Amino acid sequence: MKDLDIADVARRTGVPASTLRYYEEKGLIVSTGRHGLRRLFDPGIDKRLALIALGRAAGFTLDEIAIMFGERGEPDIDRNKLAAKADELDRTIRRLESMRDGLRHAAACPEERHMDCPRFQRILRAAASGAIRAPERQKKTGGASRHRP
Amino acid sequence: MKDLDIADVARRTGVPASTLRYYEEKGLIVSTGRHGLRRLFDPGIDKRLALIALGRAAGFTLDEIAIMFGERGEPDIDRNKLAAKADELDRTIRRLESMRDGLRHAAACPEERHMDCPRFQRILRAAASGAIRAPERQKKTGGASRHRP
DNA sequence: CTGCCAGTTCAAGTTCACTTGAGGTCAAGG
DNA sequence: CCTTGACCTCAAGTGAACTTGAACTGGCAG
Repeated sequence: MKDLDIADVARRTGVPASTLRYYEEKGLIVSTGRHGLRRLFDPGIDKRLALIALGRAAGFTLDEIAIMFGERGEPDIDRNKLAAKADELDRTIRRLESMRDGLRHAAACPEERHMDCPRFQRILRAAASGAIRAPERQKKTGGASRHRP
Repeated sequence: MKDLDIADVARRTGVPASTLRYYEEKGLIVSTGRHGLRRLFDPGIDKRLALIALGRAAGFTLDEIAIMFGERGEPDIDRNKLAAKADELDRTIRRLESMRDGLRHAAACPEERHMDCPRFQRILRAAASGAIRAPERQKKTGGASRHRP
């Protein structure tokens, strides 16, 4: 397949052109060349963008993703760090499961105010136990719209 | 139990005083009163902060959390929206599981550059499929330190 | 050849979630 | 009574991840 124009990539993936340029600048993706000024991308860019989205969803910063999945993979990526990330992810998953259950119940529960439902409270209390320390910033899984400026 | 000073709450929960003031300003928490200038908090504040942390971990913005779990819970919270969030969370969880497995493998795999390992690639490809749209911003579960300014 | 316009660069702006700093207050200890 | 220092307010700053705007370029349809 022919290389893709930035607009093609944007259309296919839903990632805005501005973001693609930004990602290239950050070293997260590479353009295969230029046609005049215009960047050209390998059709495989889709996979790479999916991987980046996944990394973001898992809570990694763009810099971390660039290091972990970089074409220019830093010589030696610390295996302990990866294992630690995996463990962290595991804890996150468990809490998200509780959160999901809590939301699921809240959606089905007839109680007027969710906080008045003892079941909801119990689920969330369980989910929250040991989860106090506020998240260390950024992320969002999105998927369904939301407050775009 | 007596009401808590902001420093007590900070010490017990690990949430900085500045953040507690910020959360109060945003309407996420309430202080029960003042002693002179100083805020006093109900000991139950811990649960509430845990809930907020949990919400953040699930990818909600502070504003969303304020609406969902507000003492001043908006009259009717859209149940469909909650169910949708739960489903979204479910999809996220599945992908994070793959991501976790990928990382776990990468940590154990002898390949020099992770992207050169076909197993790692396969796992991530599976995880990433259908995950393209970039997250809609913010979040991080944290737990292990990281780039605090 | 000409002009259009998608694409380009670069700097600056935006949002979210906080943090920091300057300057002020007041309950408690000496 | 006076000092001390933890807590207060309010404004401004920070960092991550983008977005926007102004000014420019160059392939291609006419």
